[in-house]
Amino acid sequence: MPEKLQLVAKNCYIYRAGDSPVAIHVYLSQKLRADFTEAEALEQLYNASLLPGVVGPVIGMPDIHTGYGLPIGGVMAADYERGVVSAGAVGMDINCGVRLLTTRIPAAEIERAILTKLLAAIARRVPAGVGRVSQVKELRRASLEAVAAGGARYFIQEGFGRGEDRERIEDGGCLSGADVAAVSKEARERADQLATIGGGNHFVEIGKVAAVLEEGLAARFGLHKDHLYILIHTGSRGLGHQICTDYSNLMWANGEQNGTPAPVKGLACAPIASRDGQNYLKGMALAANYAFANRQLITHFIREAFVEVLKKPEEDLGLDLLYDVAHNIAKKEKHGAKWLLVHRKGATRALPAGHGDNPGCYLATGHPAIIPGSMGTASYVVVGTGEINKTFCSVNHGAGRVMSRKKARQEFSREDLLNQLGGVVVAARDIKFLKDEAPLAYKDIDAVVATLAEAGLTRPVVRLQPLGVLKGEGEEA
DNA sequence: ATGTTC
Repeated sequence: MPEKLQLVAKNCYIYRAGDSPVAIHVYLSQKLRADFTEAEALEQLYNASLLPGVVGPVIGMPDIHTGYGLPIGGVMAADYERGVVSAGAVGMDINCGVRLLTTRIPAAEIERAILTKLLAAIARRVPAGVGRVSQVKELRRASLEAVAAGGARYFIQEGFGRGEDRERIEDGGCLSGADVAAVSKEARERADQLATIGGGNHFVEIGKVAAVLEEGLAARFGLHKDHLYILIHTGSRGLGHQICTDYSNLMWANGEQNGTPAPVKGLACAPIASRDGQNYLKGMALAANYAFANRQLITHFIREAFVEVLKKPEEDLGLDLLYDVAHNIAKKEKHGAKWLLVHRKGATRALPAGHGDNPGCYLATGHPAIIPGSMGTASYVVVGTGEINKTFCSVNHGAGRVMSRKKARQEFSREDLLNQLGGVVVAARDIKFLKDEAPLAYKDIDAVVATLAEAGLTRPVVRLQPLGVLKGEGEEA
C-alpha cells in the first residue's frame, strides 16, 4: 500500500491502484502520511472510482478512515447526466453536520459551576443518547410534510429561531425535492427525534475562541478571542439511518437491472436519472431537511438555556448563528462547465469567496467551514481559498478516527479518558460510556487542519478550545 | 452514525 501513494504536490498523493479510470488523490501531511496504515480506506476510494460516470479525482481528506462503502473523509463526484448516486457514499447519518453559535460572553465570566449549570439546562431541553426521542410532544408529532417543505425554515417560522438564522445555514436550511412519499413507513415512524443529539461523536460543546489566526475574517464572522462559542454536532438520527439502510438495500438488489452493479454493497448505486436514484434523492433531501431542523431546534433550546442560567436578555448574550454545514450529503453542483452530483461523506463543502452559492452575507469572504475536533480537543473554523476547486470545494469534516470504537473501549480506562480530557467538563450519564470517544482514538486535529492549509486549499480563521461538552452515552466497555 | 447483532 505505502509505495502506491505517490507525492504529486504539497501534502497531496496520487493513489495508484489497479486500472482506475480516474485519478485518486489523498491529502496527508508528512506526519499523517507516516502514520497512515489504512489500506482498506484506500481500497474503498479505488472501488468508488470504478462506479459509472465518476468524474476524477476521487478524494481522500486528511481525516480519512475506513467506512461503509466510501471511507469517512471521502469525496466522490458523479456526472449528473450519466453518473450514479450511492446511498452508502452519502453515509448512514444523512446531513450529519455542525453549526456554530458565536456569543458576546467573555469566557472569564463563566466559572466551572456556571458551565455545569449551562450544560444541565441544555440537557433538560435537549435529550442526548442513542434512541432518545424529542422531549416535547409537539416535536415528536411534528409534520414530516412541513419538515420536507421547509427544513429549518419551518421551525424558524414557528418561533424556534430568528429570521436572520435562515441564510446562515447551508442551502438556507432546506433542500428542494424532499418527499415523504419516497421513504418507508418504518423510516417515517422513526421521525420522532427532533431536538435530540444522539450518540457516538455527536455533542453540544461550549468553549472559547482560543486563537485568532485570520484577524479580518474572524472579526467579520463575529469570532473574538476569549469569547464563548457553542458548537452543535448531530444529524438526522434514526430517520436518516433508516433511509440509508432502505435505499442501500434497494440499490444493491436492483444493481443489475439498473445497469449499475457495484463492486461492494456499501457502494450500491443507481443512475441519478433512474427511478431508484431520484427516489433516493427525494428521501435524502427529507433527511437533510430533518437534520437542518434538528440543529435549528437545538439552537433555540440552547438560547433559552443561556437566558435562563445567565439571567440576561438574549440580545446581550449574542448567541448568533455563524453557519451550519453538512458533512454527509450529496449535492448537485456545477464545477467548471459540468453539472455533478458531489458525494461528501465526512467532508465539508467550503465555497470560496465570490462563489455564487454562498449566502449573501458570506459572498465576499467565502462561508465559514466548521471543523470539530474530538471531545476535549480543539476545533477550527476555516475558509476555502481560490485553490479549493481541486477538491470540488471540499475540506475535511473533523479529526478522523485512528482507532475503532471497539478497540478504544478495550484500550482506555475511565481514568485514561479523564486524563485525556484535561479538565473539560463533561455532562453525560457516565463517562465510562464515552471511552470510544476518547481524544486519543482520533487523529491530531491540528495536524489534520494544517494539511489542507499547507496545501494552499484553506485558511484557518480561528482555533476553538472546548470548556464543557454534553454527550449522549454509547456503550460501556 | 444507528430503537448499539433483523
